[in-house]
Amino acid sequence: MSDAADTTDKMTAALRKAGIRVTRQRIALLGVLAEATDHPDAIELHKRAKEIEQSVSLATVYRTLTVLEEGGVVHRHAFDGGGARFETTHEEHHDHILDVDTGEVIEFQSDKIEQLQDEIARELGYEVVHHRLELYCRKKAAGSS
Amino acid sequence: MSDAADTTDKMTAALRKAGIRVTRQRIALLGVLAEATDHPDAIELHKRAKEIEQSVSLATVYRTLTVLEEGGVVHRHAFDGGGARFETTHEEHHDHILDVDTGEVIEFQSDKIEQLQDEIARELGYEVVHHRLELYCRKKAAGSS
DNA sequence: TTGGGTGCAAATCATTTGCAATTAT
DNA sequence: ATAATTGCAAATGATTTGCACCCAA
Repeated sequence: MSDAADTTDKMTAALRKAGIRVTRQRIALLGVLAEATDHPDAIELHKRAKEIEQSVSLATVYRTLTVLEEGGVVHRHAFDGGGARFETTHEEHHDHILDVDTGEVIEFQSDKIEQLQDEIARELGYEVVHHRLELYCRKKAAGSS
Repeated sequence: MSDAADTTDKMTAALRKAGIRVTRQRIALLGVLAEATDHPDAIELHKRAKEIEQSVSLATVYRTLTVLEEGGVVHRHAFDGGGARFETTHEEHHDHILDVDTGEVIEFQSDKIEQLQDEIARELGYEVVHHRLELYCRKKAAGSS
């Protein structure tokens, strides 16, 4: 199991990966990002980071998120409504289901869909640089057909 | 072929469908929307509408787009970067390819992908209310494999 | 006539940026 | 030492809204 020291090491590694200085504010934000499983927006990340390091400003949260994104450490999502939401980059690529009632985010992955996307683009003379697939869903009623 | 009178009739019909009054400004905006094939944003629609009816304000463009959307007359898209872009609602549902170099929008449709989306959602206990699929693409070089 | 619609300017919201002070290296 | 980073406040950019006047039904 990883203790506080290990975690800080990871943060530091991620920051060095992004080629930027290790500051108190950035450590706090990275800690929050690492723990988050709910794709929070900048305001929420700021709120959580301040609990760890009171001196973090919202401007720094935005600035850091931008460099972390450029460094491939986090992914930025622009779901319907509200501002951008973030998640740490992990293993495999995935798309998202958004519960329209609760706002909850579920990740999923479909090789078949990815293949079909490439096929469609190819037939039209294009190649896919990146894509965006979001399913806005509602939980099925227990007894519904 | 449809003449000016026919076109105005269509506009009026669309406005009545949305349950709102027929004004000079709305006729102008609808005319612009009907002619557009490039998914313009509000600023661009405003610019074009002013050429027909100088008195249209940007605020009215936004207000009208909102009611037209609620009335099912237009669709609003939030592609990456910049503001919302609009298109008149037409026949079949479709998704979009966006040329990352030119900003051009190409429409496509894939029953297979739609089916897969429904399957995936169902397996997770959800049903798709609506979705969003955008392929950000680049034109394939002529001689590339 | 009269309530919906309009232009204008001011207000929001999310995000960015200028600048002087701070701090990691 | 010194260039990167920060907080703060002001600036942006897209979109919305309050309000007094206007016009479609």
